[in-house]
Amino acid sequence: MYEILAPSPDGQIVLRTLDSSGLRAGPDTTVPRSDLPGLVARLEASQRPRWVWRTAADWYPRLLASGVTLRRCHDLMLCATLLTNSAYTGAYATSFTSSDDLIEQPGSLPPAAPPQGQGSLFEEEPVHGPSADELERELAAQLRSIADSAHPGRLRLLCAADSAGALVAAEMQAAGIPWDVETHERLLADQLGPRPRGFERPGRLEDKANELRTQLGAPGLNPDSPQELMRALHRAGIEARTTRAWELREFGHAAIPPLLEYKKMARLFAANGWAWLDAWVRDGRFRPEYVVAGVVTGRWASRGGGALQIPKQVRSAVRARPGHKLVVADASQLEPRVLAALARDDAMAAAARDADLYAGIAAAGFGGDRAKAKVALLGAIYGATTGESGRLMPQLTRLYPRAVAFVEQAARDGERGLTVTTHLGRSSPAPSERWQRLQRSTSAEEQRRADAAARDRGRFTRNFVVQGTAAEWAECWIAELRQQLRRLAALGVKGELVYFLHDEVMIHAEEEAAAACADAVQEAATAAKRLLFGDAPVQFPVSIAVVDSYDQAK
DNA sequence: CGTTGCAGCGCG
DNA sequence: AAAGCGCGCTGCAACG
Repeated sequence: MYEILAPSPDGQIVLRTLDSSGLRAGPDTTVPRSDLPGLVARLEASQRPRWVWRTAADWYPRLLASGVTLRRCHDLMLCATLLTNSAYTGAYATSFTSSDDLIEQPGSLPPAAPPQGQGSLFEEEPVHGPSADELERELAAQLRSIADSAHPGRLRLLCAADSAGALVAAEMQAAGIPWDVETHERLLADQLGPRPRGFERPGRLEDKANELRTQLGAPGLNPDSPQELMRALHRAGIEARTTRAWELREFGHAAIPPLLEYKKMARLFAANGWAWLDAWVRDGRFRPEYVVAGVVTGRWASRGGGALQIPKQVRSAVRARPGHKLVVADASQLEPRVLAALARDDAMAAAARDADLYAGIAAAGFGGDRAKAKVALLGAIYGATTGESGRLMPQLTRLYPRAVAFVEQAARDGERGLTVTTHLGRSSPAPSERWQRLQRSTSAEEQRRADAAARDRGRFTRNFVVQGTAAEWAECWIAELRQQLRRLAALGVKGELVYFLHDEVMIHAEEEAAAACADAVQEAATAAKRLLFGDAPVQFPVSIAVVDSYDQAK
């Protein structure tokens, strides 16, 4: 059963009930905005509908702030995007473009933490957007598109996964990552010195800059300027081509160690220093915004505070509240396992029966050399042509012809300008006009550039099928996990999802609930595998750590 | 002056 | 140890 949520012209809100095939199942209900949370909660409890909206952002943050959580939804915008591009669907036109939603005012402030509890937040700011009729029409078009597609089951699952993702994303933003400001500030003081008053560098960072200036004989140097730094390096006889840390490491000069240390410290100061704490952590929580399917491959992106790049350096500040634990889990070697399943490469799947896939593959054909097996496999997924990983490709091809052929096919398709598609049906974007023009060009110089562009695109599509399908597995994993945590919560066993990072999740759980949450993580992984790949002989083990702070995990 | 692109580094 | 994929954020440098 579907329940459409829409603004009505008179400033109230319309609810429209449809049956499971999308037909009207009764008269509309119109309610004042202030009554919405109560009504939604009642319907959720009695009917358990699939809520239909343009985008979760219109409704769910405010429902959450009123204390209402929902089981499932159909997010028309997310589904419109994937159905429009999917190679599984036929002609399908939608006006539900996501483009206008992506235009954000530059420099906009971080969203305030949703206030808790009382009153209806719908009173303050009305919902804008399509009417119930428009939403109903769009839903019908989407359901038809799915039913008429080459893989209705897969697309239904993908729509459900992205929609569940929209719910989890809003819930995680509302919950926030528990962040211990004191620990973070102590760590900053230890490494950088006391917080500076104005805009100058902190003491230890300035000391390090001076040490560097002395070593280079460049008293006025601003080490943050790549151009100045490059000139100073050259004057000191260091013939670096770039100022990248790993290239500089090769030089034996006495200025290099302080320079590398400076870069490390400067990065901490700029990216995750006091200003970051002020901007992004409130009431002991870091609340980033998650952008479901914000990456072409279907991975999530985030906005605000660099939530998907929390450096190892500061992870000790991610700390469970008193009486709580963090349950941190990650899927082991997710992408190679996805490749084995996608390519139906049973030999590779057999090697992956091992909890350590790389060790299994090393034993099967790399003389037990785990490092070699890893480099070879990642090279196949990323499209490495040179270096060690390029040299190992023939060996990998002999061992796992099906898996290698699968990614090679994706690469060839991309080079020819075709799109490629994940297991559940997310397709890569078509090549740009510019790219296609370049491919048609005739001059020798242009041909050279065209070949290079074709190879670039081949590497992209090669990786797309694997990264994208891995993202689907991971989204099904957290969707399943979310349902299990809701069931546990109903029994008084309390843990909430607070972080998701491609192949990793974090639950903030009451101490007594941690073990049950860990089990739920494992069961959700098994369920996700079954949803995507049925009984294919591939395993997706997860490693789980129950810890007090994030740095203690793995 | 504000905007845009790039280099560099963080994460998976 | 450092090539191949996908991102976000920062400060500097160049552009209009």
